[in-house]
Amino acid sequence: MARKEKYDSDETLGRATALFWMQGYHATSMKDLETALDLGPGSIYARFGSKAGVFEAALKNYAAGRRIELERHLEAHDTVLDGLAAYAGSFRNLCERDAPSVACMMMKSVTELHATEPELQTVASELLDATEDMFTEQFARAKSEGELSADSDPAFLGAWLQAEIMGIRTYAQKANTAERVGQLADGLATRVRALRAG
Amino acid sequence: MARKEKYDSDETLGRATALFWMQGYHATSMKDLETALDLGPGSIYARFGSKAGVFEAALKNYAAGRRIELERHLEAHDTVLDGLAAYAGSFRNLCERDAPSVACMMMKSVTELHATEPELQTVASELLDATEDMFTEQFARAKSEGELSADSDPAFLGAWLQAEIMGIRTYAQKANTAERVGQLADGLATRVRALRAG
DNA sequence: ACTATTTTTGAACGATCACTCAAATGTGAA
DNA sequence: TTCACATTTGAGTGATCGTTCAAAAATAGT
Repeated sequence: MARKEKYDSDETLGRATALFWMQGYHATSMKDLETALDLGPGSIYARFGSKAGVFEAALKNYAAGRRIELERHLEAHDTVLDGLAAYAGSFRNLCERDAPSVACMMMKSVTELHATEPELQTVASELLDATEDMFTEQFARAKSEGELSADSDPAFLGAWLQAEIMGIRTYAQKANTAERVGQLADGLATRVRALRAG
Repeated sequence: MARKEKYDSDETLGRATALFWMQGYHATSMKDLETALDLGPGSIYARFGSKAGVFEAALKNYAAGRRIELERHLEAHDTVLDGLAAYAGSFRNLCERDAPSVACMMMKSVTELHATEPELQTVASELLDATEDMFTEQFARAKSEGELSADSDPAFLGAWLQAEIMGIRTYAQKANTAERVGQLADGLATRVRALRAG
């Protein structure tokens, strides 16, 4: 029927994600993408439509990865707060990881693209909102299970946790000492556990 | 002797700062700068040497502004912790300000330029470190004055405060509700005050 | 082998990029 | 008025930007 695609679509998207995550939107050129994906411009445009299209797909791919990461931490612990605290504490070794960037890609996008690429910025904002909603849902579950006191506000706690993580990841990008980042992440994990009622 | 400069140097630098703060480094072109500063490319290169030179000057100009802002809050309050808490609380109305960007310019630079412009990223990192050092010095002063307990760690608290502010400012860039940002800033101010010994 | 369909290839487009430089312009001392 | 000099002007540099598209290549059913 038709010619086969040169590469697996997931790996292609993964490489685009790594590139955009590392360099950001504006600093990444189509030529960069062509060499990283080992694909001609025509192939890329056939699949994604535009540079912005590649970026949007990469951003959603990134967000899906973070969602899975959170779910894994939640499943690995018996209570909601323990799971969230473990997730928070997992940023302890942020500087030692060999990820494309220390900072979160959604975060980087939201700050980089606010003035210049409003549509893409909106995509990033909505993905961050979805992540915050996951936190909020978990806090709500903790509340209904009695782990969190009855007067606590899950929506506020969701926003708070997201802001805390954003702070640590941005601080880590400054990269003076990995040790300090570890202290900050441990401190956050402790504060999450300290929310426990009684 | 010589021809006068077309504009006051401070205002020129201020306009460059606003532009880079808003759009970031890569998304701002020399043409953008030329029209914003109402100056030909030759004039800009004569003063700053390169686009990176303009950016570096703008970044340092921005950092100086933030330093003054902090000092003002400290002078306006009787104790160190009250001053720092007021500074933290001042981000309450972050979304209502008409600044070039909600997020901090040093923060944006540190994440945007990590992979592509290492020298400029280092400049931004060092300016952030200098800001953190200001926090640390104030916490140390609070400790020596007995406002902070003897077992507290000023260096950790400095890092912590900077990370907290980074978190709130990045969260605010997502811009879903100004009210939530206010709650987060108030919460941080409260936590700073709660550090008070006894 | 032929055909229909999908994908890749890569040269080429106009626009814009950061940057240069010789000439013009303004300035104050002599 | 003249002159030395700092500053501005703006056309022009080659390189790279995002994007297009016609032609070539690869596949699977007939």
